[in-house]
Amino acid sequence: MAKKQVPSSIKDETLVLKRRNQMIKGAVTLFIEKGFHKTTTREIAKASGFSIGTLYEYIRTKEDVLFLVCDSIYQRVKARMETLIDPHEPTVESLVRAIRSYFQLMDDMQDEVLVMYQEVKSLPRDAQDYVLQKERDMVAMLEEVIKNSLPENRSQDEIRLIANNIFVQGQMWGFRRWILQRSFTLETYTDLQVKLLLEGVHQFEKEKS
Amino acid sequence: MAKKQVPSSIKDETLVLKRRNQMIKGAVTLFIEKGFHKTTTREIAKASGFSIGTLYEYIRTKEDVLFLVCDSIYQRVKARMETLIDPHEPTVESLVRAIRSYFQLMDDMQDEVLVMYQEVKSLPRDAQDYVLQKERDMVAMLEEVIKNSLPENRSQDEIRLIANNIFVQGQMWGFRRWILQRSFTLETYTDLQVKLLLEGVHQFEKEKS
Amino acid sequence: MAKKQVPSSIKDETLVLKRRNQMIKGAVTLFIEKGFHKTTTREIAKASGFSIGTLYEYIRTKEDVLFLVCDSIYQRVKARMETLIDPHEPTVESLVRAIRSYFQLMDDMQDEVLVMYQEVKSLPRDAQDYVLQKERDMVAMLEEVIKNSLPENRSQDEIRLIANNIFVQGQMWGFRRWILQRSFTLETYTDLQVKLLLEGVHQFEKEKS
Amino acid sequence: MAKKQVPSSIKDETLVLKRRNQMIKGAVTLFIEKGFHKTTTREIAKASGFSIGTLYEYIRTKEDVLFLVCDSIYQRVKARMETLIDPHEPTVESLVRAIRSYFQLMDDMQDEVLVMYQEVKSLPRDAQDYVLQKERDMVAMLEEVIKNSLPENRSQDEIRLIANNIFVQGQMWGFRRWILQRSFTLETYTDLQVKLLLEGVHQFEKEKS
DNA sequence: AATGAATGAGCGTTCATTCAT
DNA sequence: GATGAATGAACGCTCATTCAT
Repeated sequence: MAKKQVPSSIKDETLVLKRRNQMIKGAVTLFIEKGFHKTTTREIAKASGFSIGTLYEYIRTKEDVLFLVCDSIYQRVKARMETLIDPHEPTVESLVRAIRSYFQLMDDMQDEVLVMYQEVKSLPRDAQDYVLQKERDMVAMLEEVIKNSLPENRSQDEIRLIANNIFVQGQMWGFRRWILQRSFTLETYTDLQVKLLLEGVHQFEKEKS
Repeated sequence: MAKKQVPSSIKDETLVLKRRNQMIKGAVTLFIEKGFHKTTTREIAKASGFSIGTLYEYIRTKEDVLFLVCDSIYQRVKARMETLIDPHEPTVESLVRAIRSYFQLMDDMQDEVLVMYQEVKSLPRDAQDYVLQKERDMVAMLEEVIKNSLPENRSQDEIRLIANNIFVQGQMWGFRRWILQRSFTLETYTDLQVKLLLEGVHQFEKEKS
Repeated sequence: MAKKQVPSSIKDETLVLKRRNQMIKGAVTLFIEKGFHKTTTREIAKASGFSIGTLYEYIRTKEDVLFLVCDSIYQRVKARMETLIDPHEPTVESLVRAIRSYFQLMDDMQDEVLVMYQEVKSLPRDAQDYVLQKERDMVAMLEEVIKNSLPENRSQDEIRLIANNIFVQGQMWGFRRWILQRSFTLETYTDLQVKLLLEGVHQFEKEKS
Repeated sequence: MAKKQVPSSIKDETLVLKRRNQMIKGAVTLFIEKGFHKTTTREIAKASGFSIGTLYEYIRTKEDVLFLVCDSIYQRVKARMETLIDPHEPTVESLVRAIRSYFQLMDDMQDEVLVMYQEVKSLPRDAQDYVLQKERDMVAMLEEVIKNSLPENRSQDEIRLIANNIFVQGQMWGFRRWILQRSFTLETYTDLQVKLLLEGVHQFEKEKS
């Protein structure tokens, strides 16, 4: 899918980029704080450091702001995810390291991820598809790591499911924080998830016998 | 936490129950379709089969409708979860059966669970707490099943995390449907999750060695 | 002007009277507290001790309640004013006594008089006329007292103006209470007003000379 | 008491002033005609010559309009009252002249004064206090005139009461117009009030004897 | 005669968007 | 390119009034 474009009436592209970054920075805080629907365009403009009129020079609708925000979050997540893949060391250890880094990333970006989860459905259909694709891309990255790290007798489906599980477990650290972060630190959470992933729950029984 | 009450100006309590059920039924469809914020109170009234004035005889604010909807969903989920617990057979098989039933339930109530996920944050603070508690209750139910089904050398934390994993894996079948339901049926999804849960990913390697 | 009628669908006239008295009693308190417009018919019904449906058996519109209240206040005021006229003693002393009694009456009915002042304009035209006539009647009563108490060389106009002055001075004790009742008690207020009425402000100068 | 502020979201202060004047002009007519409660914000906007959206750029609530109207009336009254004080001629004649001017002013502003009398109670508490203070200020101005115009053997209380009487007599020319303006012209009303004020009603008796 | 559930016109207010300057 | 005053459709909610029971 080609990059979805948000048109602007301003010609100078570097200016567009600069203004939109201001905008995203201002908006993301507001969305985290009060959600997309309860944030007004005036507030976004103010938090971005320019007037409501200027805001509308760089976007067409309020939904564009949401899209820009979501896109920016995904881009940042994806960029960091790319660093955590280590293609030269296809061992279980490198998978574990990738999981650790990914969970750390999800911890760092808890608020952003939460916003995305709760607000994507406010995006217009095409933007939702675009965002969905981004997510698929990221899961695919995890799939790649898994495929390289585990013995080859895994089915495509199994790898996909493991990737999805890891992906969601990272996110749930953020969006179920009120439940999980009572019982775990990021470290104990990570350790235990890794252990469960590798060994399953049957292991002990077998070891016992 | 005591049951949160939504006051009504109508005295006949059975009527209140009846009308609220109409309301919930109408509202849930709308919320699924277009989200809470884009649904108007007039639409809710119409979908419920009465006038806007009548709607407001049974609630105080639009948020009350959301709360009623969320509460109703949780109640239905919880009621069905209670049936899937089998205290007489504390074996791994009974855990597996519970997971199957729970995933089936999440499949049946995909839309409702999705709505809840995306709209709880629109609830007022106290209602959010109430709903969060309900969720904790349900996770606790899963913890109970797990504790009874597995050998006793599990730590409290481990059990809690497994419960949370299962809980979220059930939900993700619904809210990641666009990704998962491309590759899996409910049955293959369940089978694979159960296998991963029980055996982990290391198993094969060990078996190989 | 004939007595304005408020129709009721109830036949039993003594019941109508009884219910309306309940209604007036309840409504007047509410009107004093929060004004006519901010009082709802439901509140009136509740304060009257019956249901909203019953309320509407005894009146046609909310304005009818206001009229009933105003009429009742005027009737009570008029009834008490009739007792303060002493036709047998046409002296200045009897005028002074009448003023004292009237000011006392206005003190007793401060709240009611205030309500009337602020809400008559919410009455329909014909009811306003009716109430205005009541007021004219009461001024006429004062005029009568004055005419009988003062030497005969007073013009009709002078008597009318004095009557109006006394009338308004009584009312202003209530509706300017936040200003007057800081500086005066009812007694000092009355004494001073009587003195000013009788002597004017020139007196002293003349006495000095 | 500091000047109560009504905030506006418009930055250009001269524009705020201009728009608010349009608003006050439009609203005062409507309030005179049908009262504050029966006037809708849309009517106010229309009468002011702008849209409902624009109206709300210059006020926060409908009550703000009422406050602006009341404040404007008081300001105009006060401004004119300041011109009628003649500090260089502390004689009875200057008091009489002040009364004449004040009654003339009350005649000119009958409708406005009537509105204020009937609607202040719809103002929020703090605005009521503010308006009450304005009234005290104006009474104080009359007190000043009286103190300077009469011999010095007047008590503070006596002066205050005379000031209040004059103040209310001016207002009653407007709010009792349906009664008074049948019998008097402004001139005959003024002459007679002045005569009563100066001489009292006893005078004649004494003169007779 | 009494009830109270139902109605819907109409209110005050908000806010995304536009466009003249 | 930037501004912010202006717009009005649309919202959540109220409440006087009706009428079946």
